[in-house]
Amino acid sequence: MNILEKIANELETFSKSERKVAEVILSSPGTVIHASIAALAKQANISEPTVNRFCRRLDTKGYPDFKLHLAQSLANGTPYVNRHVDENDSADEYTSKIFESTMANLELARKSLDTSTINRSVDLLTQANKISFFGLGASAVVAHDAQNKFFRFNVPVVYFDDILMQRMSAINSRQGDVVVVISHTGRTKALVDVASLARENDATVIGITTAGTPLAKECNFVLSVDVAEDTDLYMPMASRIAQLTLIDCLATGFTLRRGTKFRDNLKKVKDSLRSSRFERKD
Amino acid sequence: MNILEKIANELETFSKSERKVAEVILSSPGTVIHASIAALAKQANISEPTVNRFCRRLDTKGYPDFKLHLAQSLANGTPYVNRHVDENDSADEYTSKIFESTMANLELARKSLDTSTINRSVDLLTQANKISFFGLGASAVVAHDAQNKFFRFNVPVVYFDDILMQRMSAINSRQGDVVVVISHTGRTKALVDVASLARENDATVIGITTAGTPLAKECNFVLSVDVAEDTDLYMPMASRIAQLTLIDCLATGFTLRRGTKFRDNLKKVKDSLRSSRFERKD
DNA sequence: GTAAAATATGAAATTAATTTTCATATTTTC
DNA sequence: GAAAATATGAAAATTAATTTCATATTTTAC
Repeated sequence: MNILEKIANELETFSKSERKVAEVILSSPGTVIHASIAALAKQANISEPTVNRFCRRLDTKGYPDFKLHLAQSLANGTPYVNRHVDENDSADEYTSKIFESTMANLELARKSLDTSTINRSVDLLTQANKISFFGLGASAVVAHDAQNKFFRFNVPVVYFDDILMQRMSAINSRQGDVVVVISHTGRTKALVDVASLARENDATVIGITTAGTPLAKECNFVLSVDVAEDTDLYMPMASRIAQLTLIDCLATGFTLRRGTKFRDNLKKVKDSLRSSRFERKD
Repeated sequence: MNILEKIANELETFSKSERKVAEVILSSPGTVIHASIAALAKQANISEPTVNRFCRRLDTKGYPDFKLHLAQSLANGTPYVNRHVDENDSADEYTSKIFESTMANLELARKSLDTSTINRSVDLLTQANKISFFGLGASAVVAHDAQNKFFRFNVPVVYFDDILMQRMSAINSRQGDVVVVISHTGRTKALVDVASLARENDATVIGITTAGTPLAKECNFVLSVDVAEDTDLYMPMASRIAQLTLIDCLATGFTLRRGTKFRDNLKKVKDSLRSSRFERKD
């Protein structure tokens, strides 16, 4: 594992002084790799041996070895950790933190995804008579996006963010229909009902939700996407980005399954939009 | 440039002894990063000062600094890159590629973002009498998401994905209103018109679009988000993810600007959703 | 071809950095 | 509240890296 993530993860297990070092390192890892143990100790207001012990605790041979690991973490393309936005952050700071957290969470989500379920879901979607995407709140946005993508495939696709429409649609579903229900928490009662109704009417229900939730239990298939909780500002952030990226995977799988001719058709859809645009000069 | 490549390139310009060091390093760089200057000198059959001079010649501060660069070169094997999906990719492969491309593009987007414009936009949004988000197609999804977020702030916010509603709304806008127009291409005629109408009616127009496009020219402020073109499957993918993350930044900036009390209020909004949910057992 | 100049190299000395040891302070447990 | 466990830092010891300077090698000029 990336040593930066490791530091972020184990932050609570550190002692008071070690945490001081950890915070200095997390706040500017790029500076630390060029600092001596004395400089780092001074910056963290602790002694040099403490820095050394900190390094060893992280399973490195000592300070120079630690710097090597740190340098590798930074080069890895993933110095991304879920850093929390702070009261007094400048636009620069919170922007960086948000982008980095999003990337860190995408990495997490990727690791947690079960690609065989993705594959199975793509199977079902390509064979569906009708595809419905249901979500509420932030997940309605994901459903909206999914409709936008699948609409291009020239398959019957609907999306509702209205709970009554969703219920009516679920009740009218039948064998061969695929209903995709999206909810990060998986605990929205109304949506769990919709999933249940759809299943009673023999539709295949795919949940994009967290594993083990009430919604997950109502679904035939569950695409679970793990992200760190979005607690910062009481708004769903990383979760919906991960869900959207999953939608991209489903849509991509769909087009690949349908073969080359089908993709020519996609190009036509895109070209048809051209007349609504200003020409590019380059 | 990668220091390993640099060594390989400059091999001819080195002196006899330096070349010996270079060859040892090139043949097993992974060992070298854990070796002392003495060990490396011995392995190359030359003296320690020669190793040191070799390091300096490569524009590093000395041997330890050189090792740092070397470690980074080695780690560099897996940066997130925009890998394209291939005809015969398995679910596992295209999932990885899509997630990695998305992360690579977020990194790109972050670098291209001008945080002072974000800051200015947050200013305008916090002072707006009314906020409107307009987009079409994939950008409608982004506008939808923005509404969802800003709605929680208890400010007058609207979102339209219907071009006629957008026009009407733009015509009815006035000084003090902020209109956010979202379009990756920045070339959708209808939206450029909307931006123009809003501006004629004294609204402040913020564009989330690519710099230099017709839409960008109609806006008072442009938040430009660079991503690699989504050419794979003729669908917007990375661009909308980057735009959504930008929305997160704006929303975060908004809440920070509004202060602590305001965030308590956000928590209440979130708590109010609780009764619509199944309780968590843990 | 050879002497002078320039360059390259390494041994030893110096300097700098890291690690260990050990005494003291702080926290936890009973 | 005392004893044990743990954490911390000052100073010493060790280790590693760098500089200095003498010597060797190569290049240049005639």
